[in-house]
Amino acid sequence: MSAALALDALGQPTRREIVALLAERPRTVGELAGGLPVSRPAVSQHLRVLEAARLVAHHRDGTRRVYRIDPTGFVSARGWLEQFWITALERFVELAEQTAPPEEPAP
Amino acid sequence: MSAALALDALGQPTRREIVALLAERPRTVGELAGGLPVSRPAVSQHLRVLEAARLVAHHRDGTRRVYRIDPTGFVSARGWLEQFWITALERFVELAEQTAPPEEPAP
DNA sequence: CTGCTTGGTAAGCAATCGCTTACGTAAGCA
DNA sequence: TGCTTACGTAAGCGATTGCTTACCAAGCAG
Repeated sequence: MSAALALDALGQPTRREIVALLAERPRTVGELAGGLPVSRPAVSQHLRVLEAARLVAHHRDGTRRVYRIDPTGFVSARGWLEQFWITALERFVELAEQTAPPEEPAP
Repeated sequence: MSAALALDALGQPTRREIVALLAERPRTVGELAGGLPVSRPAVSQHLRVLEAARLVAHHRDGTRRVYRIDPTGFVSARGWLEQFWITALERFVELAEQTAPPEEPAP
C-alpha cells in the first residue's frame, strides 16, 4: 500500500512544514527554503521524499521548479487512517455494549 | 499541537503494525510481540511512544497490561490531515478553475 | 516464603536520518 | 559565448532511532 510511504514521509516536522507551505500555494524550491530554517539542498532532499510518496508534484518553469500538493498521497494516508478508524471504533463500540461501565470496575 | 506527536509516532512501520493489531482487539504486550518480528522490549518501547502520542492506552490486569486503541491521538492526526486537506483542495480547485484543462480529458 | 509469569528499564550498538558544504547542470540573458 | 540564476546530486558528519541482551520489579500460585 502507498499509505506507508505517505505516513513515513509525514512523520517528520520539516516535511510537514513544507507540505503546509505548499498547501497555501505552489512555491519554488528557493521560496520554500527561504521560509524554513534549513538549507536549500535539505529542502530538495525532502521534496524528493515527498514526491516519491506522491504528496507533492512539480513542473518546470524555466530554470525554476514549481512544487505543489499532489492529492494522491493524501488520499492514501487518509484512507489508511479512515479504514483503520472504522475497525477500531467498531471494536470500541462492541466492547462498550458488552460491559456497562467501560472504565472503572466495581469495587 | 498534539497532531505532531501522533504523526511522528505513526511514521514508523512497526508502530503502525502494533496499532493495526490493537485495532482488531486489545492485547497484552506479550501477544503483540508474538505477532511481530521484534522482541518484547522493542514492543514496550514502541508502546511508550504510542501512548505519549495518545494513540494507545492501557490498564493493568494482574501481572499483565492490556493495551487498546486510544481515539484521542487519531482525532488529532485526522484533524491535521483534514484541515490541511481542505485548504489544499481549495487552492487546487481555484487553480483548476483558472486553467481550463486540468489533467485528462474524457477518452 | 518461593517460584513463575509478565513486562518495564538500562545500556549498548549498527543503521538510518537530517543536515551541511561543495560541486555539477540546465535554462534564460547580455 | 560566456555569465548568472535556480536547482539537483554527492560526500561526509553528528544525532537520532530501532533493535538487541541483560537486569529488575510487581503480582499471582503453590
